Amino acid sequence: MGRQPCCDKLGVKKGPWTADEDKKLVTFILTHGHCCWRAVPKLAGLRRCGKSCRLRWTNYLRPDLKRGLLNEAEEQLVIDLHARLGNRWSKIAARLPGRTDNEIKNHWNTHIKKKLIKMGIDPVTHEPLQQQANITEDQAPINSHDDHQQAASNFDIANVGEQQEKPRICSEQNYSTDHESKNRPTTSDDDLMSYMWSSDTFDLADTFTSWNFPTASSSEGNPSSPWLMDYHQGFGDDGELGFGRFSEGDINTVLDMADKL
DNA sequence: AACATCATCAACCGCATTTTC
DNA sequence: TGAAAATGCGGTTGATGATGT
Repeated sequence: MGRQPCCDKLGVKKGPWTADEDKKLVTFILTHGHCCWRAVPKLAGLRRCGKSCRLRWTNYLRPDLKRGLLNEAEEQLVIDLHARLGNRWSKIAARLPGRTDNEIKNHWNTHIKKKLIKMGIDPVTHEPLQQQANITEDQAPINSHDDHQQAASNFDIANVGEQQEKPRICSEQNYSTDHESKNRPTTSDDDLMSYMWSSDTFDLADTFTSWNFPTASSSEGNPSSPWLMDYHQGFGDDGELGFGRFSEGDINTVLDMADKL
């Protein structure tokens, strides 16, 4: 007996989401939450797969998303984290509030990769490309977590010579002082992540005030419809997060989420 | 102006992991 | 304890707009 598909493929709509679908999904989730993604499309009146709904919500509709390109500090943080974690985009995204794994992955592939290559840095190992060329094939590192950690420990990206653009933030300074480095757990991802979360690179206030949503005047990340602009502006523009349009329960849910950050 | 190529990013697919029974 | 279901993750694709010829 084989495993059933995640959803009934028949009658399931694919492709870009319409404004109406977005509205239905947002309204449903703000009212009911998403206890079970599989059930969401049915209950929300959408002809979509639960997976698709989850993706749309996490990557585009979530109220706490930042829009627009990553700034330099964020970009540098992504580089540092990638050196340590490899292509584990969700773990990297967890460290950047308001950013999604998909967004970071796309940004890495379209911008950062090229930037690093231009700087003479291998985007996979984070080692200088010339140094890489001297490594024989059987000695060459493979793309694994351990190699990223190794690369990160061997190579301080901020000290690359002759580069066209120097990263603004030293690889280590996001995480620790020397004292902290000694205590940094390195044996497992969970340890690493809990260490990372315990540091205070950003604070909640910063996270909250960064809830800026696309507006009619912004050139990037325009929502697909006017109602979505209203929805997003409602959170970000009135100085009180615009919670008035949602129920107290919704507000509490969002505040609880923020508390957990 | 028309076409080709490139760049970007939203969305999909399939596999892995976790949860439930 | 194992199978099935649900969810999460990362790689990839395809549509679209920008840029070059």
